Amino acid sequence: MALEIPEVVINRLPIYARALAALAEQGETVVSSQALGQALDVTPAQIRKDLSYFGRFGKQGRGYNVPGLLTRLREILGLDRQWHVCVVGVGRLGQAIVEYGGFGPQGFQIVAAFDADPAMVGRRVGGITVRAATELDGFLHNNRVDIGVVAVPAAVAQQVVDQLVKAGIRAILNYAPMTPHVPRDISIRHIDPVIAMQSMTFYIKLAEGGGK
Amino acid sequence: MALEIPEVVINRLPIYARALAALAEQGETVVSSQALGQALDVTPAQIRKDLSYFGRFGKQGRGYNVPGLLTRLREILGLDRQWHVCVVGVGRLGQAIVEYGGFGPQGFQIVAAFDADPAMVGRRVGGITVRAATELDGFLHNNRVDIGVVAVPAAVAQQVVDQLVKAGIRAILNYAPMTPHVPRDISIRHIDPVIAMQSMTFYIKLAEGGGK
DNA sequence: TTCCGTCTGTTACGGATTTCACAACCGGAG
DNA sequence: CTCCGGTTGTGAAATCCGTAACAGACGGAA
Repeated sequence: MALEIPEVVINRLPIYARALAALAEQGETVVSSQALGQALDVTPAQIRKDLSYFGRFGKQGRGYNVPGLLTRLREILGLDRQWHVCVVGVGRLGQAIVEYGGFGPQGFQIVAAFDADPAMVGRRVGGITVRAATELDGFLHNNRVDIGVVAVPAAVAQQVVDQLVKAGIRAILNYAPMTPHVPRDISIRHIDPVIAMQSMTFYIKLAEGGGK
Repeated sequence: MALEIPEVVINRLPIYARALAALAEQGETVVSSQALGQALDVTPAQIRKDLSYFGRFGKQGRGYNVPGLLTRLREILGLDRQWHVCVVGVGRLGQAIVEYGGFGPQGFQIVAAFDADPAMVGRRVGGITVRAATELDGFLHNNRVDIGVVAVPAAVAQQVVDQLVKAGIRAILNYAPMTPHVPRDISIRHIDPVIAMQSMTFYIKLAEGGGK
């Protein structure tokens, strides 16, 4: 019904999909919003409401068909396709990303990696050959790349992001410790363990005695 | 004033602090909420409102004193202290975490790493010696550890989290691709690049033509 | 067939968060 | 000393989001 689906809802769908995949793995064929909510620490009402943005997937009195709902969620999110990812920056962090085996099985194929360091160019990392940063533009124009992963120092991250955006990339996963500026129609997500820790310390401190 | 500060506000403070640190680095001594908002893509009103939960830090007509506000934010968040972190799971991901140089300079000191694999135990990674998983409980009881980083397979993550919580840890940074259950008074943050990508694909697909 | 327990989809409500708008304030110029 | 452009802090309004509650539907039991 609604063409305006809140972003918070979209962000929860992959979590639901992952939980459903785990249930399917265990051979479960049916799950209620209550059971799913219990596993994920969200209220059943929230799950039902979120799903209702996209259609009616459940059966009253029964619950949801696990493989069926999983398939629909994967369609909605586009997880039934293969996505092409490139990694910019093949330092320690970039290498870990390229070598990480968790993307491929989920349909995210790393098709290229770039680095500005000449000593890095030409080396094979995780099965692909590192290209020169100067080849980035050309590569993006000659190959479909859906998502750019930014793993460069903060000082050059904005420049890399601009380059990716100008080349037509629509989604960016940013590992650099800064907040790059992107046009409104580009998706960006930030992976920043330090920032995550820095918000938790507030609560540790609070629990330790509130006082300063 | 308020003893009930929204969590979203707390989560934004480290971002503000980081931006202020960058400004201080450049020698800026004063910044307005407008200028800061422009750099971070948030509204000036939001910044002012967020800061107002903690006091009055600005001067009308001038803005905020950069080093002064930075110091206050770091106090509020507890970033003026040294925090002790342990890493559980020293596979590829855990190794990358232990070797990552970004935690130390921000006051997060990795004091121990644990792994269940006997082949891993005793090896030195990033300057520390990997301990056996069986030593985890003992270590946590004999040493102050503030934050636990979980980098184990999803199948055993809940078990590790439970162990950390039982030993008195108050904050967890979870890299495992699942959602562990924790008591309400424990902070937990999730680092999951796959989930992040999976919400962006929805928008890529949307932009590609809306239709399925 | 009818009844009953269960569970969805949805609407209405309430709370939380963001944005708006403006009075109060600051410091410098004249 | 007074005026003025610029900026904060903040209550009020608007928006967004989550929760509650219930009508309607389903499947099995009798």
